[in-house]
Amino acid sequence: MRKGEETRNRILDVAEAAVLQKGFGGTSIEELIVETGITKSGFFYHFKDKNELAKALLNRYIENDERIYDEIFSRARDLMDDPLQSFLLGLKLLSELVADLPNGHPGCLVATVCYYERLFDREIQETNRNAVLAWRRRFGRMFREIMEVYSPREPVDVDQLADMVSSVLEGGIVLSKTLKEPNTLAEQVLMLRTFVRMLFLPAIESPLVAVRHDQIYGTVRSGGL
Amino acid sequence: MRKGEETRNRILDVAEAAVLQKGFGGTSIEELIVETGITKSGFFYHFKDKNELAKALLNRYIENDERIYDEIFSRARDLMDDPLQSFLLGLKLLSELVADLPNGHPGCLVATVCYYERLFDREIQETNRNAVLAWRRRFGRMFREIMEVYSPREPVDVDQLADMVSSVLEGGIVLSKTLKEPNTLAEQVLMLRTFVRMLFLPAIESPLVAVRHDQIYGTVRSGGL
DNA sequence: CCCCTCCTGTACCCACGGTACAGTTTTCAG
DNA sequence: CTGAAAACTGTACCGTGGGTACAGGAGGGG
Repeated sequence: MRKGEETRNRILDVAEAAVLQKGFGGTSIEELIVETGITKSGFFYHFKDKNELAKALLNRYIENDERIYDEIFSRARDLMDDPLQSFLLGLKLLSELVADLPNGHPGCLVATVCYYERLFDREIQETNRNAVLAWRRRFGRMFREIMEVYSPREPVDVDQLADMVSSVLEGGIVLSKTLKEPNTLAEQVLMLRTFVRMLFLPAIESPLVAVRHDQIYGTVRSGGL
Repeated sequence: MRKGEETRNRILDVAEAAVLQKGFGGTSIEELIVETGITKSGFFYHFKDKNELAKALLNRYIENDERIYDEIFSRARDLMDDPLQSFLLGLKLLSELVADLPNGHPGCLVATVCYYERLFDREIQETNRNAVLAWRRRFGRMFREIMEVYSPREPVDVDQLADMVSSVLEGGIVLSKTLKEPNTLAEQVLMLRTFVRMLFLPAIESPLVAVRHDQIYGTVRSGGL
């Protein structure tokens, strides 16, 4: 029971790294069993086929992803009371986290599945879709909280704004991987942060606007983190 | 000569659609020759192996991509003299273009290659890298032109700002494909447009800032396109 | 007329996904 | 300690797909 779980996780670890580098089609079961140190029969004991492996891989990835976001943004929430400042801090922490990855971000399995979809069953595609929808809900919730305190400088749809976070992350990963520039992703997260700050905060170098903002919402910290 | 070129292009058409849906590893040469209506020998007459196919596919895709950007932004440049207004119009045109795609955006080959890299030779990876660098130069050039006339509300790095365009496009495609919501990509492009406008233009609902801006740069159209 | 481009046909090899199933070791609960 | 379930190993086999190797044929231009 315990042992089986451990082997299964080892297979998933090896598979995840391989899939993110070569895609599902480019990853052979053969190489997975060699690197994991088990036999083919052993592999098929844990996963009845490649589709099952993909399913487990994707679910594990999404769970882990959610956990990371939970940690970062709840940490930011503990440090900052204001929803906007807390979100901006969260993005800062996120950018630091991806900047500290030794070989750059390995890639996002959601994107991998997205570019491989037709070969998987509907269940996997639904899982993937729900993962993106969960991001939308998560960031949407945070933006709604922010909008209870701040009003955006320009009219924006909350869901689209929430999707912007996912877009920049997914796009940033693609750029970072393609350019082989690990810090590009972190920079993009900070650009997104600039966008969000600009959308909700008065310009830092314009006292004129700051005053106007204060008149409406009261004094808020205008400095960045 | 003429005939061969045509067959070659037909293979590339079929291959492009298949690869964007299933990835390179998930696309078999078998299915390509069936759909193209040629034999296996015929296929290998045109491409000595799958890597060669990928190379041709990627080069053609990038060329076409560049052509589309050239058209859109030169068209926008013809209609608007101001570099910022012209860029904003370009993004609007781009969002309309992707919104009009019947089945949504089919996917970006650059991203597909990015998530398959290790199985291709260095040449393809370099081609891919150069494509992203070309985007950076293209949009960077446009932002530099804008910055000769407007100064950004917040300090930003031009290259990072240029990369933001690529990020949002790549990320928007992933979201759109995964959610099976074709308009998500168009919405993300418009969100990016909001970002750029907000970065360089005074808030539309704030006459105070508009006045301040006018004092510096003279009267500009403040309404959006 | 011949040569070159653009294919078709056939035959074959190996890697990989997957199945089947018999047997063996490990683990852990009673 | 024991026995049954869990966690494997080993072997053999099949179909598909990537790729090679040629031999040969249609069709058009000089």
